[in-house]
Amino acid sequence: MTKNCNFIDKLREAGLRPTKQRVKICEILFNREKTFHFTINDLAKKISEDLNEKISLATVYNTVHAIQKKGYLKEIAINSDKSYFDTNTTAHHHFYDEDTHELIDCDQSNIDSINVKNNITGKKINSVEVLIKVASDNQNHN
Amino acid sequence: MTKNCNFIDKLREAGLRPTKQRVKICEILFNREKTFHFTINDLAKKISEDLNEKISLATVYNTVHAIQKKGYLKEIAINSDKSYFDTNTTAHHHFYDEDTHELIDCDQSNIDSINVKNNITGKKINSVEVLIKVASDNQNHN
DNA sequence: TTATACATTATAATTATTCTAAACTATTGA
DNA sequence: TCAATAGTTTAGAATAATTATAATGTATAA
Repeated sequence: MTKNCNFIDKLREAGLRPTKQRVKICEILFNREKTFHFTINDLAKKISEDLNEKISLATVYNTVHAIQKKGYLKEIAINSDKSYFDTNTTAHHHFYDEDTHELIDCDQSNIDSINVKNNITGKKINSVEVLIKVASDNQNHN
Repeated sequence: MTKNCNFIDKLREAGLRPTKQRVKICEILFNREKTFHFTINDLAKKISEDLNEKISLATVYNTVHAIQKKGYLKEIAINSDKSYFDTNTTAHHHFYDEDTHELIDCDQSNIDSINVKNNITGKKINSVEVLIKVASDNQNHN
């Protein structure tokens, strides 16, 4: 889902009815220069800051999952306690800052292409992603 | 924590009192040939199968976290809905079978060493891990 | 426009995990 | 050996993230 576009049409193309809640959420997610890494809670907070009318938490969940299923959002696993989503759906890796709990994109070009020599037999590879955990030099981390 | 050893001494060395619950959990986790990938729930189920007396769920959490803090278990992020732990604490990668939700070790030698060309300034890299998501060839996965 | 299928909502339910406070046990040292 | 104490276990309550429910509302097709 590209930025600065008509989300009513984009949603319809994706087979999702363009309700005002969905349009608003798309504007928040995709009308931006940089990739947005967020938890549902981050997004819900942003909605209530930006918006006069409120969107129910259930709708935020429903909408994010609907958009994700259509392939316009990617879920990323870092911790086990929260779901992170990423508006950048292209193949790319991540830095995870253990000090700030922030997720930062790591471009494909920053890491040479990864070759899995032996795959599990009978299975196909859906994705290969690298997570680089970083922390401040002067702190202790496990 | 090596296998086929006296866990009473091992626990004591790690600064953990060797209670019978901890010893039993160590036996289940470390008296095995192959790496064990598990969620707390998997482990709790295994305990209640193997054991006459039961161990409280809180104790399973406490013990796993205590052992993990001492560096004998590694936590792995895949989904956001559950915590997976790994008895293999050496640097290595993983396959994640999206059909069975199973985690499989991927040896370092199966992937050429990964060079992060540009790191975040002022941060040091704590770990670089690859997660390869696989699924049956004849099924749809996003 | 109206029927219908899909969405939204508040709230309840669920699940994984952590907290609490009382009962218990390993260890220390007299 | 035996109490003191510091650390541990436990059941059950509390919390947090997420999902289900069922009633109300809305977009769309006929």
